[in-house]
Amino acid sequence: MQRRVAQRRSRTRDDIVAAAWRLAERDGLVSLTLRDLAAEVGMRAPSLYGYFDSKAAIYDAMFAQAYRELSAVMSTVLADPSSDPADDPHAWLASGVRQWLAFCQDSIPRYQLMFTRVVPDWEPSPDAYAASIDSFARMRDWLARVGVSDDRDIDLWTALVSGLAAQQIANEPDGRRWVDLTDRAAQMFLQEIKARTAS
Amino acid sequence: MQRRVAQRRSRTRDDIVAAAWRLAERDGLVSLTLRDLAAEVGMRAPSLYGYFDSKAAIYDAMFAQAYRELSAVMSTVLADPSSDPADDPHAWLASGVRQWLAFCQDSIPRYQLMFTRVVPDWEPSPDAYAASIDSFARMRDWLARVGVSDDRDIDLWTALVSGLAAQQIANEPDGRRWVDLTDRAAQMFLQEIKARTAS
DNA sequence: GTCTATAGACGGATAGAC
DNA sequence: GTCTATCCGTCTATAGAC
Repeated sequence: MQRRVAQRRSRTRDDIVAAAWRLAERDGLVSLTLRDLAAEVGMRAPSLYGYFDSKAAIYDAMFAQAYRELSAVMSTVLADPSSDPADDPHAWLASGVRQWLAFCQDSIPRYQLMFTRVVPDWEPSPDAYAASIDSFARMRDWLARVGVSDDRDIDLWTALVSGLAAQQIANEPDGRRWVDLTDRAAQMFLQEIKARTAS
Repeated sequence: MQRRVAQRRSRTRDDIVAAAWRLAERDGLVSLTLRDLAAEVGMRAPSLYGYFDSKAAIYDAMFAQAYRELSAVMSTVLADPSSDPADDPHAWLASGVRQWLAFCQDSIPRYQLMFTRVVPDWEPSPDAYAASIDSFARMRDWLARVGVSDDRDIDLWTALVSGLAAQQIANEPDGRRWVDLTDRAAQMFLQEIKARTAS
């Protein structure tokens, strides 16, 4: 019996988080309020406290879920059988970047919550933060497949791809102007690494 | 006599904007309130309306001032006699980037106001926006000095350098981890451009 | 030109009835 | 578990006295 209660409670929590994403999409991540959120799931604001301790806890749940989604995307990228990193590193890299950029563009509020600090007075709890560590580790694995494992190289890489995403989303959220530079960016990066190890 | 009045009014406006920067530095850009700001200049909140029409107008003034400061920095970069772009394009580029990154790191609130959208429900007025256009034009001039004038090339460049700044400020606001990649980034970019025009 | 007083709105969170 | 009622705080902006 306890089981049943816990399950329903967990489902309602999921419903609330899903509703929160809908509202974030509609009104903006920062404009999310407990009153609106409660109305979206057919409740009144105080009832939400039966499922979350605070508004920050809701952002935490959204943050953790977002990183689990990213980890899932990265799993498929890592397991992609149509591309062999050893055979064509450039195609491997570019394909992964394109999927990551698509993930970012797919939801601006999600992008903001994961990668920027737009929510005032909130930062992920240690618990929620752990999910992001995992996805970062997957990115390292993915880069290692093309022989990139040096910390400085990875820093250069993160600057490059996060710059592409930031520019694309800031200037042209639904466009492809920076996304279409993915091939050039990947090639440029690999050339630099190659030239480096050669010398 | 009218002149005197206008001058003092203009000075008080400047004082208010300077106080706003101090508070943004102390409490965060988003936490700026009219009460705090008025107190910082020895007034009460309503008195500010004698100098600015709204809080948004104050952000506008800060925004425009920030871009004027950046334009000033870029002027000195462009006029630097110790570096000749034709002679050593890489040194020219890297030096400029380092100065731009130093400008960004010098004030995080200023960086946020200029390059991110952290302030809810505010965007620069067309008037304030004009100042940012000017500084973008200067960046184009500066890149043109090393033969980079194609729009796609410039997009790749902005992604690269804005990524460096974003990563540095997000992960290590006072550090140099990404700043120290400036040389590599500039070299990498120039190599890519060269390889491109060669083929 | 600056003040006091306050309008008017919105927000997170809590108490306690049912 | 959900509700109503409400606390308590925040903020921008305006009205009107001095």
